[in-house]
Amino acid sequence: MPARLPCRFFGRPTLIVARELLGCRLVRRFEGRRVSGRIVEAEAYIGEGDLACHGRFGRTSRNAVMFGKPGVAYVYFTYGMHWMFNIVTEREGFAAAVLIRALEPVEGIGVMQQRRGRRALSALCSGPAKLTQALRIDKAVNGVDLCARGSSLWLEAGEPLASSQVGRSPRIGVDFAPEPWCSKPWRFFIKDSPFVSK
DNA sequence: AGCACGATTAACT
DNA sequence: GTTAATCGTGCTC
Repeated sequence: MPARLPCRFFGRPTLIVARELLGCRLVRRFEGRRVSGRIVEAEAYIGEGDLACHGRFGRTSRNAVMFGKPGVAYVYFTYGMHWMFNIVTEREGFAAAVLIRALEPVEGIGVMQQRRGRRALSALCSGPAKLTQALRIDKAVNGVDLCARGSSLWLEAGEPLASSQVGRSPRIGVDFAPEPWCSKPWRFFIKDSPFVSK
């Protein structure tokens, strides 16, 4: 079984971490099963100066995890019904994280189909709220150390991707932020993957 | 205590 | 293309 990505992987510049997470495997264990997918889309949110980042108004009880240790899950609730999964990056005290936006389903596809109420593989994890539903990620996961032995959620290294396979674009859903923050090309995705968000 | 809003999705026309 | 769903959080009173 591949090793978990260690804390030092996440304690680096967020753009590097977001780029290198492409191709890695996000693994969830529940009810004794492995449910996992390959990361095909991720976005960087970088510090209190990034006016699209939840850290932009300083520390609150909601975003406190983002200011903490790298390699910890930051999970928040939005639109009255959706959970979003992020991984904290950089150093303690600096509010930064990578939002995981889409996965290519790999293991536990039956479980994902059941949880999503959808059959098509491309409908299971092709969006940030879809993948949390498929992997049963919610409030209970907020603050969990993804690098710790025994946690029920973690990351494993994948095949390295050539830079020609990696696309970049502005982040999705941050039109509320002023320039230049709404236009920063801080979204990374695998080109030609049918599993990126729509 | 009340209120506006959101790093979205699915189901519409 | 549009819109309803739905509620925790952070802010104001």
